[in-house]
Amino acid sequence: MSHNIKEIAKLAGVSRSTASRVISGKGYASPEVRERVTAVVERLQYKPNAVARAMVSQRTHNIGVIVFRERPPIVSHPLYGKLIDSILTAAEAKGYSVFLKTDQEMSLRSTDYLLEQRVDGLILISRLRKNVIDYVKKFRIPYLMVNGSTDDPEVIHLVSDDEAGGANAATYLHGLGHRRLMIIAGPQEHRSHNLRLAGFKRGLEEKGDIEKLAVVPSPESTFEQGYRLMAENAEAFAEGGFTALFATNDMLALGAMKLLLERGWSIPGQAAVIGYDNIGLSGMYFPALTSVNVDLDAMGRDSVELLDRLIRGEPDLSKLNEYPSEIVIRQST
Amino acid sequence: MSHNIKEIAKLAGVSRSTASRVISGKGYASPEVRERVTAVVERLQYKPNAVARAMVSQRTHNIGVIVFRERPPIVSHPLYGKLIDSILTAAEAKGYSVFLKTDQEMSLRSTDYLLEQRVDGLILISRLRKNVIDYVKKFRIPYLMVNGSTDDPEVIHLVSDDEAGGANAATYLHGLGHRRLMIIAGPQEHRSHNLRLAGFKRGLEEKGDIEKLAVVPSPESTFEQGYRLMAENAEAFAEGGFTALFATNDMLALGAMKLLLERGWSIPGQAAVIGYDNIGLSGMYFPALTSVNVDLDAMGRDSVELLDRLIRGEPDLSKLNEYPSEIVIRQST
DNA sequence: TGAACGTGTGAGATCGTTCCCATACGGTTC
DNA sequence: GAACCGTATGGGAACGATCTCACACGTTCA
Repeated sequence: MSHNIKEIAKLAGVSRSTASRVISGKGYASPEVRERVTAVVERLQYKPNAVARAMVSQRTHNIGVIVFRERPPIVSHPLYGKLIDSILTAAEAKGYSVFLKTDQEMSLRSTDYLLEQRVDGLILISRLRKNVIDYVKKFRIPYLMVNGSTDDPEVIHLVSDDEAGGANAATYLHGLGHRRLMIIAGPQEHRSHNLRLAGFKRGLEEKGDIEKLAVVPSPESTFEQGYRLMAENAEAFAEGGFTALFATNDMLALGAMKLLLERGWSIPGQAAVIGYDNIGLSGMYFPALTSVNVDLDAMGRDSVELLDRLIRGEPDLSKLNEYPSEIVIRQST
Repeated sequence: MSHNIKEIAKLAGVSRSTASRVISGKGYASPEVRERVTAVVERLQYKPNAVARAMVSQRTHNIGVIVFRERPPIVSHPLYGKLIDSILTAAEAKGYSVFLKTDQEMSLRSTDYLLEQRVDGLILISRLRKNVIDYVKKFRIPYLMVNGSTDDPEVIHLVSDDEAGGANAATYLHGLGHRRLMIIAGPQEHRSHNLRLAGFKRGLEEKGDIEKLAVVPSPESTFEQGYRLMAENAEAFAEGGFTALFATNDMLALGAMKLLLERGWSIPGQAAVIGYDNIGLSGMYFPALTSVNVDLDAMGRDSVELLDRLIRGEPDLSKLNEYPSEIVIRQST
């Protein structure tokens, strides 16, 4: 059962104040008293009540993580899962416990919950509407955004350098000799898909000798959508003499690749494929997918680091934190 | 900033008690007063302090979820990610917030943290040592175990019916005409791998006309391990005239399958492959992997449901909750 | 007329800690 | 021997809510 410090104090024959001093480790206490108190603590397996502590210290040492996404998978999404793994590890190391929430309706409910819990800070993941940011701002709670987009220069956010990554992919494919390329471009209202496409185009334009470029827009960024779109465009791909395919994320790339494989195409022989995100799955596929890596480990780690600084009131934190995107070359190119 | 109920009361011209009655919605309050108070609450965007509430009510409405695993991926593991997604959704619906913790050292630290937070209950995921269970027991906190093993009949736990699933897989392969089979068997100290193997063997024995059966033990249950073991046993597989491969989880199966594909084997033509877990990846692979499904959605949902009942003090909850394992037939068989 | 009841409100204690302050004691220092 | 120090301890208020109880009013009914 749960004891309280009063019982501990009584059994150790001291006052609450003294017991508190021993247990929290600050303030005077003689060796004998210290010993007596710790013995009782040990014997009763006493756990100090963090709720009461938070009450007086006005700090909970908890942070909230909210993932905004329309549909599951949420935590089981390969990208967010990895990010959350990294956040949890970093939070643990800094002494924070994490409330994890998902929000499918882009509502303020999860946020409200966490505000009521008086978390010390908030990490907002993925795309979220402006109203959420405005709302959070009002409460003057430390917060930051990971993998989302905003035009608000005040908001601390962490993103991968998608434009450069897209350009890298283009340069790489061009270097392999590809001059006829098709792009499957995920939802353009998403910052990352938008920039990856723009970067890829820029990379190609800088080369100048591209023979053919087709952009297939995709309203979603799922495996199924990649598969479907490739099915619809397989003939055009063959007839147009395309030799390479870039998709703005791995799911789309894998879906497209699976269709090509089912139709008997050899990859990378007849078509090279490159994706983006470098999700775990990509390395396991056959052929393993070449992909632009996003450093989710660093992003997770740094988001906790930055939030902690914010909580501790450090000034002048960098608002925009971009992470380099490097190509991981595998079997599909 | 954060206001408190005293300020609200003052601004509304009532006492704390009355404000509390209006805000929490229980107890008498005249329409005018009710109106005045809610207006102030609205204007100041007042959020009741859950910490203080927990203090007096002795209930936090928080639950703790701990995933015990030696190594990452943890949340990003396809199995646990899905389970956690399901738990989060169910918890939200029941008004619980979730503390998510991972524990790589099979230690008591995460547990201690959550006990200090005075969570209402605990969901323990994956394999955990006996000492953890014994420890948790001492604190008389509602808890249950998902996807772990225990010989303690007192512990409420939720698992998939791995023995039956293994047998199903065997029956299914036998039905397709396979008489020479190889098994890649993951760590036998894991309940699930152990039972899947046992079930599979039983399934075959019941048929009686098996010509050849080889069991390749695997110390780990990773993709890389499956790949490596298949590399070591590819010749034996060919020479032995094996026609089917069963692995005790999808990761092993996919690793093995990838090696076979790289060596030019046709699947399912020359070798049928079947895995276990039905992780998202399996359906996306080419050829898509036939796999025994584990109903993680139901397990997540029910774990919250059961924990909630436990918290509310309902008696006579079923200790052992087994979930049926059904085969999802795809391209690899 | 007054007892009983329904409605509405506020004062005070309480939950489990921490922290400020008062106090006490033995030893230096002037 | 008075003043001061460092060490050691305990009393009481505070954190922000809820909850029990007391009380005050107006209505109804015997």
